[in-house]
Amino acid sequence: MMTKSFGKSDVNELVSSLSWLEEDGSSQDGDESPEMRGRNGLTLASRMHSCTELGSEDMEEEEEEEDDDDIGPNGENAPKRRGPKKKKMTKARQERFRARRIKANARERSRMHGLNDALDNLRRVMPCYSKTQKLSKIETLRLARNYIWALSEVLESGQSPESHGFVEMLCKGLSQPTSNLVAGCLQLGSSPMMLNKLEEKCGPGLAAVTGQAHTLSFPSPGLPSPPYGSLEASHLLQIKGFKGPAYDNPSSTECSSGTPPYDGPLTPPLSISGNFPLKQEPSPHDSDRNFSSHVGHHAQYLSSHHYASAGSLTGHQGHPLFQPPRFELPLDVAFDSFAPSHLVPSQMGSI
DNA sequence: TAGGCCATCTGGTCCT
DNA sequence: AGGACCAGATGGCCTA
Repeated sequence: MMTKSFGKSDVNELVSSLSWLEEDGSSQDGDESPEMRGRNGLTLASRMHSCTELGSEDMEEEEEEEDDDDIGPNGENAPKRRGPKKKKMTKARQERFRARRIKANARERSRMHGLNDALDNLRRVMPCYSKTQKLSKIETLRLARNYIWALSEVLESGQSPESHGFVEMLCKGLSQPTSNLVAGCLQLGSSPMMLNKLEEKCGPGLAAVTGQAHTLSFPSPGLPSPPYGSLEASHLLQIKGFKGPAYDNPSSTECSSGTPPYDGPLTPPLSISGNFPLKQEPSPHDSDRNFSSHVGHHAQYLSSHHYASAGSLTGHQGHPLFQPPRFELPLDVAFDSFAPSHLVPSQMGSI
């Protein structure tokens, strides 16, 4: 017979742990979406459900099991079970267990929110960022990895950040829509003005390299946007010469999510430390369709840094060396109108 | 309607 | 004992 009373500390713990009831109901974040509220409403139901479950049947079963422990199938005394003896699930223990579980759930929620915040921060420094059309988690991680790899290549081999190879590196292992997006953003980022600056900084040698980039560059800023979120299958970009397994190897396995599997380790030829640009907070001018041309500017910074071309580009507060231009873009534009000619599906055949 | 993505709950494991 | 982390399960939302 359990005689431990339900102490004051237990009550306090339970009360504090139940604060989620208020928090969830009153939207502690302020910007909670209706979907979120709906979800919380549902989880509330499931919580209540699991509470009642634990409080009735489970506990009774456990106590019955406990009682039968020492009695064999024929009624004789069976050998004692080894290991720590299971404690009885008394009412007080059950309450504490429940309170602990609720606290653990809250911690887990906040942990996942922190993880998602970190992912959001990562999305913001990716070459293509949109508040409304977020990259999925897995695509964000893949693109981040590719981005580091590609920028490292820029440093190692002097490859132009506007080159075809750079786009290929960025898109390696990404799903086709994400590849389209990245390629589209890069076109916007490689404005003639920026390329000119790059040439100024790095000299005619780089100008020769970026000659290819000029053929890729977007005719003028202010023209159509990439069809972010409104891609049609016929507009999907297929990257020519792409060596990703899922694109040119029909036998390669595809993951269930529809995104191509990543083909083994990409080892970035990273030989620098601490040279990556400082993180920039998104400008307050960011609109839903602002595509910051991080790639070009990160790479531009890296190039100028790497090749020791001193001198300031801008006096930007966030970072002294580069200041990404931002483009206001319309929504409903077909990708074909600005896709680089060598990346247009019609010239590629099917893959 | 199926599939992808996501948030949440939950139990297990490890560590302090 | 309790917290952090992880992975599986579940159910909702969205889109093709």
